[in-house]
Amino acid sequence: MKLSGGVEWALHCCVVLTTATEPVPAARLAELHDVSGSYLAKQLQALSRAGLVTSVQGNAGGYVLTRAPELITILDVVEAVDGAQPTFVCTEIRQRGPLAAAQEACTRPCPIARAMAGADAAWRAALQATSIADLAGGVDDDYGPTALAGIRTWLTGPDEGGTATGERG
Amino acid sequence: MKLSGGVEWALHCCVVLTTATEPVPAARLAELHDVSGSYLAKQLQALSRAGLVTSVQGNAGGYVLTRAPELITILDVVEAVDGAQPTFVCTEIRQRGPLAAAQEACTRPCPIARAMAGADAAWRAALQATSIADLAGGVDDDYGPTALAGIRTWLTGPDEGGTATGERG
DNA sequence: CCGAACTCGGATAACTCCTGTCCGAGACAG
DNA sequence: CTGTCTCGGACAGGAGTTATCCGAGTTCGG
Repeated sequence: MKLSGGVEWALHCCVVLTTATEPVPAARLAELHDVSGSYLAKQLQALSRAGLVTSVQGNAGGYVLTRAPELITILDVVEAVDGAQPTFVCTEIRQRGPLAAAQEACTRPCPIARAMAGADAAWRAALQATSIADLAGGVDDDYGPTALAGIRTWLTGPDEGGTATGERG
Repeated sequence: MKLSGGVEWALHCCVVLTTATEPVPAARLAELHDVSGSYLAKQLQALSRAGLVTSVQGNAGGYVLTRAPELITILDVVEAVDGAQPTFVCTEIRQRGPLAAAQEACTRPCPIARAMAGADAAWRAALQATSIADLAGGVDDDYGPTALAGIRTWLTGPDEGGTATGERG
């Protein structure tokens, strides 16, 4: 029951993208987070397929949020990256074995499936209650507006460093 | 983000065990649910390690619930089988990269981790709100008391069928 | 008291999914 | 029109889960 690791990267990228008005390449986001650019690209592709970000190709290309940050919930990102399948899938074992329940009596999910579905709904409701804008606001509350402003500046800073940056790989 | 499949089996087994007063072997539970006995044994071992059931060896051995069904929650079973690790693990990528946050400012989890932890807590709270006794009661509500009574009868029925049962595997 | 059957428990393979990487197609800028 | 940069999908490696088996321990019957 562990969430895919790429979800964290995707969420951070979405928060970062709130500060940017121009497209941001995947490589730049990977450098900012110090993670594998090749793998991060996969997560961004998932976001693109889900319609959360728009991909712009070409020289000044990259990714841009398609909607206002207040209209993108954490649930959207989670489902885009990790898939929208429910946490619990009932295999209807009550209809199997020597004492299988009659199929006519199985129009409703079994109590176990109902309880698990309720918990799943609670989880998703909590994820849907928080938007990317809320996350960005939380960063401002914790670190002050200078943090996101610095990221915005760094994103626009085009070719700073070059070989002088501390590449340790 | 899919829950381990054995969780469903374990939950059904716990509900079945509420009807039994004597130890029930894993093979009997597997036959009742028409699932792999070898694999079901692993889930029951997990329940045993978590202290939810007691294992009795020997000729009339098997598994018995250690506590009253009202005192065993779905969360207990889920954590016993699937592990108690949280759904989201923050890798602290905010402390990485060229704009890494100062470590002194990272005493609190980042907003993303906070939101995910809140959703995780909501999920676990929902799972903890339902007990095995509630599930058994739900079965009674849906199918009437004859269902669980029939299971109890079948469990006590020692060697019914033999080769005459419809074994299709 | 001894033997046998039955039970759980852990150690052992096969498989699926996630993690990580690469190269090609397409598009904007010059 | 060419070049460079970008995304997009196709390709290996590894961890975790799924499924299975056999051995250690215990109780019942003779």
